Amino acid sequence: MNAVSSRDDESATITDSPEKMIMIMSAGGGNTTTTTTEVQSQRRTKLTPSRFKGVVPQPNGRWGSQIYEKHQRVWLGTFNCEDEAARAYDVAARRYRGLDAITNFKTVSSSEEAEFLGSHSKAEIVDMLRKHTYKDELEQQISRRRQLIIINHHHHRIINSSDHDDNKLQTEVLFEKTVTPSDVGKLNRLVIPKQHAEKYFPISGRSNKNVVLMNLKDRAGPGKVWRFRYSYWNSSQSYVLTKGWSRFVKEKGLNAGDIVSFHRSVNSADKQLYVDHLKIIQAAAGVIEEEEKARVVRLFGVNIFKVPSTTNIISTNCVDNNNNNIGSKRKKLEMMENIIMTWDSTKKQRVIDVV
DNA sequence: CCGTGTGTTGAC
DNA sequence: TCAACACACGGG
Repeated sequence: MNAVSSRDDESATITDSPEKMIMIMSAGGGNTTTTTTEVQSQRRTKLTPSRFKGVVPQPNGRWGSQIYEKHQRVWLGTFNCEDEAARAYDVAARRYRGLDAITNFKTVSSSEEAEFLGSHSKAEIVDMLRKHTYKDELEQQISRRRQLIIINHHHHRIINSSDHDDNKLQTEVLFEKTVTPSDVGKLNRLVIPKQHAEKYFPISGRSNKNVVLMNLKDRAGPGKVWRFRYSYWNSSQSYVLTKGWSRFVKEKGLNAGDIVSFHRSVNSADKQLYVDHLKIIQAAAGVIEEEEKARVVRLFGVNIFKVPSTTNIISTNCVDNNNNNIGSKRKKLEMMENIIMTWDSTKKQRVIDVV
């Protein structure tokens, strides 16, 4: 009759398996005759094959998601909705087989999602899928990036604000660097990104002349001049500020993640150079305070609206075939917690991620 | 006890 | 590679 027939013998021999007993009991209540084919047909109602790739039905009406790699199945978790499971497979497929992998939905993953996938291991992605946190984490990354942009804009306003206020100091930003832990650590040096160093602080290419003394006016403090030893390290092939830098770090109280900026006077003929800095923690707090709740609410709103719409946890999208209700109460609670967590961790990671 | 997800088999 | 099927087993 079908491919299952070969297994009929087996299932017949196992007559007393508890599962079959249950099946017989439930069926026997209404029907007096309980044949093997009937048991099979009942099983078949429970296990409606999925129309989606990588999706398998579960006995309880939910849907499993799986992908194969190297002759081995990678389990991606179980889901209430068939399409939810299908999307999980899609994510895994793009991570395991590339962005152009065959998927269930055409949904062109955004460039941000592409980068997100690329920056996480397969195990991490699978973990997120199984825990149903993939969307959340993706949104978090995007949200964090937005925070960085906001801070940077704010930062530039701080730096440039005095340009408009007083005509005494007309400067332009040459470049800036978010200082690394080693920039503010015991090494007593600041690495100048090569591209900026060679563009704005060129050292004469000859071997013996790879050291120079730089005078930088303090753009924050009036009159103060910082003197740095600026050189090229052949060993690491990098441009660095050495002597004098640790004093700057100490006096300004720089921490990893803070921003150091280099400027040049616009009008004066001597093209005076300036150095400035920005404490990121304070700046971040300033953004929150300054823009008050409007900004916060809007960001919060992003999370609120985006998370539910893409996560079909709530009954809205997920009504179809299997009628099996869902413990949506608990899910909602989880989601609220997730949102709060998202916001919380955003606030903290913002600082960390600047590095 | 229930549901998950693994063991396994056989198609493609 | 992939999914159908059965059920061992681990968490609640």
